[in-house]
Amino acid sequence: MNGRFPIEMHIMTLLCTADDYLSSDYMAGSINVNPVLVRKELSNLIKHQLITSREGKNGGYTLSKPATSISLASIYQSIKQGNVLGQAKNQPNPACPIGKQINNHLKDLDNEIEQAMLNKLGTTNLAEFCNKFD
Amino acid sequence: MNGRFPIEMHIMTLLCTADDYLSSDYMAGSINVNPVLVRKELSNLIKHQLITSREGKNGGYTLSKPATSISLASIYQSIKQGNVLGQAKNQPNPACPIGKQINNHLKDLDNEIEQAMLNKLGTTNLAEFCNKFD
DNA sequence: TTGTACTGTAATAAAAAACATTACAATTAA
DNA sequence: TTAATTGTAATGTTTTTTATTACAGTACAA
Repeated sequence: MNGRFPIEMHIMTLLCTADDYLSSDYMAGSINVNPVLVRKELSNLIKHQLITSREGKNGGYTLSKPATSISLASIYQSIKQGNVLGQAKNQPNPACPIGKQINNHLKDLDNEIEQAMLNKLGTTNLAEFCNKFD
Repeated sequence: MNGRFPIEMHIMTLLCTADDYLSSDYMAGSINVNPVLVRKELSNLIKHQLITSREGKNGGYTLSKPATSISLASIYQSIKQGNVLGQAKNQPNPACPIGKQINNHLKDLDNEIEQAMLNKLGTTNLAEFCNKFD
């Protein structure tokens, strides 16, 4: 796993608690990662319509809708890639009866588990998450 | 995520369907990864008491208990490391009120989600998983 | 109309993680 | 006593992740 979800959650929390547009450099300073990496996540969040941006001087980013209608599942969905339970690089041996079928069965299992995660993430929205902060 | 869970599931499935000890080289051939990597996972499974080994000629590996009493959650537990939802390398800025607290809140969230995954994985045992194979 | 503060993105480099390979000691059956 | 095997350390290669540099485009404001 990489740090994309924590970074996106950090971005969304900052935007949720801010009362004006925030710049990528400001957010990078709070998260403490490279500003370009933050801007890549911001691009991704825009693509998924969770935030909007304003270019030029005094530009920045803001939530595209009320925090109460942004579920943590939708944030997770925006970064999800591959299998939650991991995936091996190599194809199992197709000459082996187990090897031939296991990827399908593991994929089914992965889908089930991912659904359970999403269900749980879907029970909390961004506003509720931000309320945990003093 | 890495390929450890798929590899361990593959190992456990092979051992579940075999009626004698299997060697690490045979299993590596079915999984199609380096034998040393397989032996590392086998070591780990032994450490977690899910399998046992026999050294020397005609040695190999076998399940340490009936497949019906090995839950997929216990296999997952043996490889789990860090956060399911990922973790950033850098510490957030402690001078920022959000940065100061976010790791704790993300950790709580991660624990909740991991528990949901484990609950779901706990509903299936190895024998049931292996029954899916023709 | 020009400077400044931003977004947006491409290209490249560095660091870290994952995986492969080689090597060999220890064990045990035949 | 030979051959097949586990167990593990050390090292190398490849892939992924993160950081850095660079710069074009946009918009505000003096």
